[in-house]
Amino acid sequence: MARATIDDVARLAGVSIKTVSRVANQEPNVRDSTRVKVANAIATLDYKPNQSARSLASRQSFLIGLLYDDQSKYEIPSAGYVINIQSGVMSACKARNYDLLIHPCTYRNKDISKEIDELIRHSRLDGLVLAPPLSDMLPIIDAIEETGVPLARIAPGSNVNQQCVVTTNDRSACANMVNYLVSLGHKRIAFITGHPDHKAVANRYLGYQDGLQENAIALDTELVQSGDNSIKSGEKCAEALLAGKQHPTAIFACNDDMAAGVIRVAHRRGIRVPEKLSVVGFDDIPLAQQVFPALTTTRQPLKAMAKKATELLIRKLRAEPLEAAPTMVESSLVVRESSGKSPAI
Amino acid sequence: MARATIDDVARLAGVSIKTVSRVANQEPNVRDSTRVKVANAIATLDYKPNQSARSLASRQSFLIGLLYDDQSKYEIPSAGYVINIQSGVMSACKARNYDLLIHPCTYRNKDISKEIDELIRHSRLDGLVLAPPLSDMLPIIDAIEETGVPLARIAPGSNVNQQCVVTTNDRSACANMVNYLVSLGHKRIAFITGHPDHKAVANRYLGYQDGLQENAIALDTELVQSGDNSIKSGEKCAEALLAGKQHPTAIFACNDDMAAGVIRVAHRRGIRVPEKLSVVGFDDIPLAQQVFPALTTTRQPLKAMAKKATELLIRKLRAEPLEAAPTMVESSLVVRESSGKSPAI
DNA sequence: GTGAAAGCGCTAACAC
DNA sequence: GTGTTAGCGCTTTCAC
Repeated sequence: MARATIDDVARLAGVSIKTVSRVANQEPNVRDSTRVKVANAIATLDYKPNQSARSLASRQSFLIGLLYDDQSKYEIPSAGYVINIQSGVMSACKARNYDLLIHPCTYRNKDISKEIDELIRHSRLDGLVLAPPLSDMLPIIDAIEETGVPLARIAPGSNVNQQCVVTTNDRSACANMVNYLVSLGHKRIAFITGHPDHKAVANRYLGYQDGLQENAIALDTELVQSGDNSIKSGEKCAEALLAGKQHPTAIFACNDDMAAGVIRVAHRRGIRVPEKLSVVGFDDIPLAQQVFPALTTTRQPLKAMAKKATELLIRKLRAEPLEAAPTMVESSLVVRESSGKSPAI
Repeated sequence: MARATIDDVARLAGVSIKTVSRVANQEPNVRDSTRVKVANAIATLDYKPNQSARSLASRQSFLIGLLYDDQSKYEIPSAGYVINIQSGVMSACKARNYDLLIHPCTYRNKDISKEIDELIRHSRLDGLVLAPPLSDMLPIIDAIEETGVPLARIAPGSNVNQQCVVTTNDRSACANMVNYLVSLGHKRIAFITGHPDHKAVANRYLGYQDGLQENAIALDTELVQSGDNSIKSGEKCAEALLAGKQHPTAIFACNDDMAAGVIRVAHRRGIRVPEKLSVVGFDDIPLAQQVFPALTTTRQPLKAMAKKATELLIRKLRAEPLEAAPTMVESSLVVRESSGKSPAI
């Protein structure tokens, strides 16, 4: 059976197609009795507007793009991170009848600006959501703004004073994690920093320093190692930190993947976690509960942030009023098995 | 600057819009010199066809949907599995200029057929790719076929004799895994079965039995536990298998998530892997390399399967010739750290 | 409040 | 080989 069109509905309801259009799009200026008549006809015919025709006439696609870093090519498999973001963006899209187009990309490409331009023009996106670490990268943001397509950003570490930006309290949450470790008696608390391109994780290092300061512990740069967010780099940093005799009693990795790497090394070296070494991460990706012992971490409400960012974007697309200030969603401590009292030294 | 339309190109090239259309769509019946003239005009104006207009006129959307089980709601976080499939489908879509719409859903919903129907009609999909375990479920397959939208299925466990189906050698790969374990001296090899709705994993149990038989080992049902593919269930089954004095020397979980659960339990009980217990999984999701010790497993080429299935689907959409027989992509053993010689008993 | 007319930018069908 | 003519099914504009 051929799909019903707006003409069929108009004929059945005894009105013009314009009136059907008004009802279908919930526009004002329709008498209630008319609205009901049309709604009935729509239901009877099981009418669904043809999106292509709608798009052509209204110059909107009702498509939103989600751009994120394609880590799979680099064997940095943080799939849980991506899935969470997708899920948040998707739920906001569904609520407003937009469809979601995902677009993994590698920001390391020289041609990334061109790629984004082609994406937007080919897929006729109405708006774009940017996941970390892309949400921080000026060349990418500029390329998008040049096309004129509205943009929302999830958890950028900087350039935050804009509309359609959702952030979290990375810094204070990390200070809080240090407080927690100190409360367990730890004094020698090591830190593993993240990938330099990922600005948000830079804030985490500041938070670590805040925490030390609050507890009057001097920053010991010997206890700070530079990772790149991957498990492998977590292992490398852990090897360095655990090589000496007097190793730290706690290691705070600024994401969960690296913390998982630390745990692998602890196992390999026969260092019991948490009895001899506390290990904590950040993000609370699924992996945090899959390793043994399960990771104490800070839960970053990625899904909620992604959803909120997408909602803001859609409001912008619809020219609905928008709060000017950036939105914040709180991260909070999750204690599991990998942290415990500091061993006597 | 307003985007160039087909009329602009036609004017600049001095031809009719139909000729431009022919060139843009790589249709035959255009003289080479004309083709070049038009191609130049397209390049000069940076012309990109308006997809909405194309869709409306040709009654195609150039959109492909990917349907998979939304595990996140059930805290069965097998994100790596989903990402792999997305990635394969996406690469096939890109190669043929289709866009991908992802659609997580929960097959446990009573209204799943209606949901699928609405999805197809709302998002005007040209075709649909079904990931496991949905690729096995008759009510879902029927609902899609009723809409008339072409369908491709990834790794179904049954009803395989159709076009647009890509499978792997689950069964023989599992027999092979048993052979490998036997070659290490293992005799008491336990097995953890998967979720009953997931047909493909049922084949894995058959393969396990094949492997035992090939090695003249009797099936001991005490060594077989029923899981549901989740880490938690892997833990539960492992507790049961490792409770007794005379526990098995190897545990073969029919997916990696459950194998990760087994490893967690082994750690908790102080059973050294692989010295005292070999643990092996199936799938080779990213998690396999993230746990300690890294999992010996069978690599299921999910991404390749997803890509192949999508290619078949697109060929069907384009009415291009299609091999009749189902396609097979081989799975193969990956030895890592979690398997070793059987301990002396 | 409602409707008539005019496109949106393409492709399909057919003529030349 | 190439062009002409009609739409595809909506929204927009503006008249009433």
